[in-house]
Amino acid sequence: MPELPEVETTRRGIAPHLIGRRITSVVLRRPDLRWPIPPEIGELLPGQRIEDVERRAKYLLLHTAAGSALLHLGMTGVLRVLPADAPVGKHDHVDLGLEAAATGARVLRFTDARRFGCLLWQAPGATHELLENLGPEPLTDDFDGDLLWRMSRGRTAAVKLFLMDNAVVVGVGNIYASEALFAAGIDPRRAAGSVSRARYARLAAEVKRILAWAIERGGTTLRDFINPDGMPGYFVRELQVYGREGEPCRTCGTAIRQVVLGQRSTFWCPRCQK
DNA sequence: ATTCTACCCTGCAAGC
DNA sequence: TGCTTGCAGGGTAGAA
Repeated sequence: MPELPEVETTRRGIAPHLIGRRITSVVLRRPDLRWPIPPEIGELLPGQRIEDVERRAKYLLLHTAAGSALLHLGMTGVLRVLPADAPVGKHDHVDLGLEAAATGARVLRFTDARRFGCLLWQAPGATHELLENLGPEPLTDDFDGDLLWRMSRGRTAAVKLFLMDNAVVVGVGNIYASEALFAAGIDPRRAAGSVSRARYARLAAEVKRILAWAIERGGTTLRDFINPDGMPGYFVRELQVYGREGEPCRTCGTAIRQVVLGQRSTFWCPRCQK
């Protein structure tokens, strides 16, 4: 489900409801997510005030003085701020009760049909091991074409898989990898080590442009993604190649093709991308 | 070190 | 209508 723009959209949606607010209760209905939810979350979070809501890669961190809740949405995870008495659905695995404000009692609810997401605990001052060994954020100056070029030397894997490697750069998932490679005119099957420095400069610029634009549009909704207000993202209208196999390229009219790389569907224009 | 495969789980759409 | 199959914005573990 969510790539960086969808997670950032989620962060922006929930943060105003959470920052400065105290957590009153923790309900763990199904702790068996990707990894078991550590029980101490239920003991340590109640009474804590949420100081900040941070995104790192596709993870969200709810920071408190006692430690931080580390959340990942997996493929189908959704976070919403709801009235405390909102009916509980089959896949509503976690509720964090929030102290009442002018809008009444609320809960932050984590819903995840496939349970590929996780809720873990990070001790104060520590960095969770899942956050170690992550590459730079794509929307910062730490990420650029030279980084891609340097890291790709000698690598034989397809450039699309290289771009989706979280040790290279974080947040670029299956949709935006195809989109960025189309925008940069690079064949996704090409060996990462065979792409020139100049073309990586173009690719890095297109990654930044597309992710920033997608955040503005509230992310991409294919089927599951909704933001914390229950609304879909509208970037799907802007997709140039993803999901468009057999349809004409919006640039040259050639039929978009599909291939599987690393067990993920990949879309590209055989004329525009070399 | 890098690369490749299998796997985690549920829901939905397409095909028969 | 019902069954089967394949596919889905994620990432890790373990093997080669």
